[in-house]
Amino acid sequence: MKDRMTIRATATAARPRSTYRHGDLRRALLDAGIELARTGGPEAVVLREATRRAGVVPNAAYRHFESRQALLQAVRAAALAAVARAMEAELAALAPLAEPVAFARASVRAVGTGYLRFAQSETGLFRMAFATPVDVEQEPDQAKGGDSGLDPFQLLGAALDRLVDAGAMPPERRPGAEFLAWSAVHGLALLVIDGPLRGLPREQVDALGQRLLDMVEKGL
Amino acid sequence: MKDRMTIRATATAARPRSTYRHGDLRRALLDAGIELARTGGPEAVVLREATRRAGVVPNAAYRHFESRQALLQAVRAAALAAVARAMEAELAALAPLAEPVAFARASVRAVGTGYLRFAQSETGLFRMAFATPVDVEQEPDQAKGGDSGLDPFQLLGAALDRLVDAGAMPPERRPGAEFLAWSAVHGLALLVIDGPLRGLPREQVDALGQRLLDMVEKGL
DNA sequence: TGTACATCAGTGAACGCGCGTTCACTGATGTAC
DNA sequence: TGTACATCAGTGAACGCGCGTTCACTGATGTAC
Repeated sequence: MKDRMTIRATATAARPRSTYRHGDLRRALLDAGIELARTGGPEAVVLREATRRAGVVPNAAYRHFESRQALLQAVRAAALAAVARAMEAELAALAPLAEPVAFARASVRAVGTGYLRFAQSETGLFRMAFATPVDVEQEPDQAKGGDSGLDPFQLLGAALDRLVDAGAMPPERRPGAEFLAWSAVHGLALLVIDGPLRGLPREQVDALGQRLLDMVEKGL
Repeated sequence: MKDRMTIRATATAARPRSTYRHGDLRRALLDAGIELARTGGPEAVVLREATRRAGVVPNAAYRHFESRQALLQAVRAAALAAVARAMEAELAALAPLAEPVAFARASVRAVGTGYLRFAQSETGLFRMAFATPVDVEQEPDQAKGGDSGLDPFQLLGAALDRLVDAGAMPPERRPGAEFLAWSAVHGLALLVIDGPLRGLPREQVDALGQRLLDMVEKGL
């Protein structure tokens, strides 16, 4: 029961509203949910706590979300979008290389690096984004993409396509390649979050990440 | 609250004991916990349910486990041992190749294959073994190994050592290599359990697993 | 421009749930004499 | 070989917890006339 109390202890006092209507309660609940996920992952996204933070009575949430599941799904979509934006940011930071093969390779690395950095710096949201479906049922019609509109998986796919277009990867190896690349990067992310590599300093994780991406590049 | 009721619904009626003493309650609780983990992963390991299955009153558990956490840790150790045994079984099934390089390579593959197959066929136990530390705190002094006494991570390490000994891998690349290999395999396991590859038939997962192991082999 | 009224966002109170855990107990077991 | 007694495994009853969710309500808003 300790964890429940921990969740409770992190409750934020919401200053009382001046108006009877909230204004944008849906948004406020979603933001509260995101903040909860940020610090505690999916299991910390508790409907009552979200309403507390929004300064509203618990059942008020039902005007905007059908159930806790629905809130969770919305938070999850937001988390996925955040991952996508982190990857896009890494892509955008790429020096504009003229050489298309080098650029394609760098794109794949950027995508992977963005993913790994996000996992390390925003662990809670990362766990929310890729939560066990036991926790969150999938709902396809929510915006999970970043600024480009692509979700993390699609961003990886696009980078791999570029690799093929540049001639750096034989087209017959393309199908399913995103699963292989994703496996490697996702596995390392979890090793760092959960596993034996927990608490490793950022630069060491980065170094391991680069080695991993070497492996993927050579192996694909 | 649906999930709680689901857990409840899976409760097994325990026939009444004839003796006042149970005989081996610790073992019975552990077995019940393992069975719960098998079907529902770590969050299904509920102390009260374990006592129900053992045919005993809830607080009787405290004679044998200090807390729910302690039970969880014991179940986790058993789950890790089960993973190790699955890997060992795959190793044992290896045709005794004379060629040491080929044998070393086959060992690494066997270890990976055992891991992936276990993840797919015993998803609940697999999740239990590699649960988020949020759920289960680590406790180092429990038997987590298979028949060889090595835990899954150590089995992988041993296979990689053989690769180096056989001359199939440059020794300077050995340090940290288990993290890279483990990342790839673990990531795929989760993709299959949780992610976009959920529900993929076994032979397709096997095929993807072999491609992944190709990638690792080439990339290391 | 003013007013009646439908809409619907947020309230207040309550529910049943199953959980982990504590307490003081009872009754079988095995050991010391 | 027999008995007193300490040990300790399992009982019975209860606790407080926070959760998701339902119900009948109240009161502000904006639209139709």
